[in-house]
Amino acid sequence: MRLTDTLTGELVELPPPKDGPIGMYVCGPTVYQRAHIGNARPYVVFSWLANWLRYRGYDVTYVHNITDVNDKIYEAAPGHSAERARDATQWYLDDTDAFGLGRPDVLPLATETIPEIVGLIEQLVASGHAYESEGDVYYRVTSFHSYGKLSGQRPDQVEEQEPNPRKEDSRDFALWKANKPGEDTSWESPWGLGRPGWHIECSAMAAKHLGPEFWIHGGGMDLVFPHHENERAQSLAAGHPYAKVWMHNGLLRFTGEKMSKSVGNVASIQDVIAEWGAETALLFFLTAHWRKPIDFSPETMAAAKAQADSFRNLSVSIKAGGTPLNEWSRVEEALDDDFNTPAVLAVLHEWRSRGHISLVTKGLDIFGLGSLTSEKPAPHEIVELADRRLAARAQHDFAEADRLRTEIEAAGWEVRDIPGAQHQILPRT
RNA sequence: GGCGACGUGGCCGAGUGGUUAGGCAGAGGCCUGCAAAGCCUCGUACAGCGGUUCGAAUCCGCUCGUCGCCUCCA
Repeated sequence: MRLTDTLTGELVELPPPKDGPIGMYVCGPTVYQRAHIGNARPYVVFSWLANWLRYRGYDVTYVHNITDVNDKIYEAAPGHSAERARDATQWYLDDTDAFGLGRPDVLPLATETIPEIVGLIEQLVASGHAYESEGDVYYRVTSFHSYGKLSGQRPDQVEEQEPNPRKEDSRDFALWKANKPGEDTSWESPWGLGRPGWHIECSAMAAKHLGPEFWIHGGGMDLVFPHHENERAQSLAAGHPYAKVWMHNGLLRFTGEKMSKSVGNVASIQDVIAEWGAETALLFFLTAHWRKPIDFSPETMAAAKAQADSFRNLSVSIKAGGTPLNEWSRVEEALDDDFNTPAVLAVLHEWRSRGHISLVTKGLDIFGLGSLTSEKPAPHEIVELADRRLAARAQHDFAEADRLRTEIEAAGWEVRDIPGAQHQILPRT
């Protein structure tokens, strides 16, 4: 199993399963509003990856954090940020549950990790990697020799936009922030009342649930700098070897519609699943390699739906389909090679056209799409209409047959004729 | 300005030196009472310019373009 690592830019080979468990830490959303479809990409991709690693025999612990204390939450819900965070966390769980991929093993909240966060900051202060200043605590960037290595940023090029006199150096970043007016959540600390900075939350949560060293750290490409760069600086300075592989998924781009994040009218996960269904949404993510950007638009979603339909139709198509040997290894090879889902999709289409339904189903199952090829029995009244249509056809009463077909379609079902005066009934999509 | 990702046939999208990727859309045909589904046939692409090589979409350089990040957006 090989995966592209952001730090080195190269493929890293995972050890065999017998060598120990695989810890995966993936950055989840800041919960302040309904999550948009772009937020779903890391959830989906890393859920698939965890699933695949388990299939391959690995003992996986998948940790997916929820950032529930943050400026954005204070801004979104002045005076009742905790309540908003609680609500938005539930929205996120509801929305991602709808994909049917299950939940990560651990979904830690920043607000439930305060003691560990404070402890980690104390350790950094004690070792000279951080310093207190008027109730804030800042990380001393110059104290960490390989700052910038993950993102390729040169420390001398990182500049602050607004000067902050409490910092020793403009590149330093906050580990702890003193409570400010208008912030309705705060915790006691050795530096007074305040709340954690964003980056330290993840360093603490990862260590708490996976230990000081683990295999995979994932998240969106937009988090490489500063978030992950800073996490790395904090954790390594604290003596944690931290992640061995950094995986960053490509961003989802909103195109073809008048949507932009700044305007705030981007499609939510909820909207997309309501409009297109979870299966089409999953197939959409499957079409692009996880590292590449992907465009979200009516056109690309329609194309994904067409592909999903082609797999659905396999369940009712009549094929010979032999019993191929060693075909499954093609899926294994594609996924073991940097988790190449588009390559798998090509293999699945090939099997589909050859009628290898059990192989296709087995492949789709990895991605939570096994339902595409499963039969959905029609209700009795629909079956009865379809049988009457069959009888009408047999008597060449085509007007009646067409009328019944229209009636069946109006009820949300579709009849397809197959040789031998038979038919099959499936839901319309 | 700095750093990073990317640029493949109408569209989406694999492919890290030499073999047909695959899908969607479209055209023609078969099947069908008519459809639907399915099946058959049809596309020789790799931003541009140089270079390396017997040979490059694939390696190197430059140019152009798109996108992301640059202190709290997955």
